[in-house]
Amino acid sequence: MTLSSVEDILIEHGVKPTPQRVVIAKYMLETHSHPTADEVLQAVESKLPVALSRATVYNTLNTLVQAGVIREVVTEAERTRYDANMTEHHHFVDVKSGKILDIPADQIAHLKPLLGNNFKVHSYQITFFGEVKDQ
Amino acid sequence: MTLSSVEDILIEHGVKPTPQRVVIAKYMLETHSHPTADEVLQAVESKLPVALSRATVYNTLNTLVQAGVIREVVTEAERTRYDANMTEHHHFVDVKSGKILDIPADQIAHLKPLLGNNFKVHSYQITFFGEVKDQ
DNA sequence: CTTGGTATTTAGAATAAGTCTAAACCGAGA
DNA sequence: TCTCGGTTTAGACTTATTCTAAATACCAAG
Repeated sequence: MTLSSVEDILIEHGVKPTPQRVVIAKYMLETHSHPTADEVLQAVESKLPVALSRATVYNTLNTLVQAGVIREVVTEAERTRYDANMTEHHHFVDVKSGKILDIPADQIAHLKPLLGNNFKVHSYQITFFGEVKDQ
Repeated sequence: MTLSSVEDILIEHGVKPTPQRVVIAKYMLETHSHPTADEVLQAVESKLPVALSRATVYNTLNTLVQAGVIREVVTEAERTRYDANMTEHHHFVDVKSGKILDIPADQIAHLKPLLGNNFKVHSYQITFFGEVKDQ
């Protein structure tokens, strides 16, 4: 993927292609891992002639998320919440109210009729025991 | 729910029922919200004759999770990861390796055959737009 | 009862991801 | 060239959670 094609992608998404944004976006579009902001910083800082600030990495990643170029993946808890409901169920967070809704696991196939708009399916937590098979 | 029945539950799960643990477990088993550790502290500290430390709340909640009395619900990011894959898909985290596996959304119904043991279905992220309907 | 040992609780320090701030910088137009 | 808005920067700040080391409570054996 060339630098200028990454620039084109940024422009298409309404993001001004600064050198910092271009190298970060290029890295994000090429990698198939799910890097943290710090991992992005490590991977990308050598690609720039100037020092790259941690704040710029966060700013840029947030900009790219807002522009729809990349997506956030929540993997660990900042604010862990706890739940005494031990049945298999999903958690859905209303983007507007923050309210958490429990959905029994067997309803996963019938989700959309339960929901209106502006609703983010946030967390699907069931614990299986075992290992990933090779694909 | 009586204090002594909460004690019984703790004992059944192999947890020594200290006063702090009993009031925290009682609150967790009675509430249907998804409180944070701080919210638990606020709700529970007046129920004890002595001061309740924040560390004790965290210790106790972790103890209850380990014992299988309650479960963690991840709602916000501590370590946000980013992903350029914008197709609808799920994220599964291998508990052992930490490796994240993408699963296309249409495979949700056929999950278990893909997985072995020791595998935690961690995050299911699809954005719908709309609002929660009253239930 | 004592004593001793282990588990628990405590206050406060430490950690770490992410945001904020204020100054410096840059590039496009007048 | 000058100016202005947007961008980047270093470092301070915030906040959830964990760590630490001391104090306390509890139980078992003498």
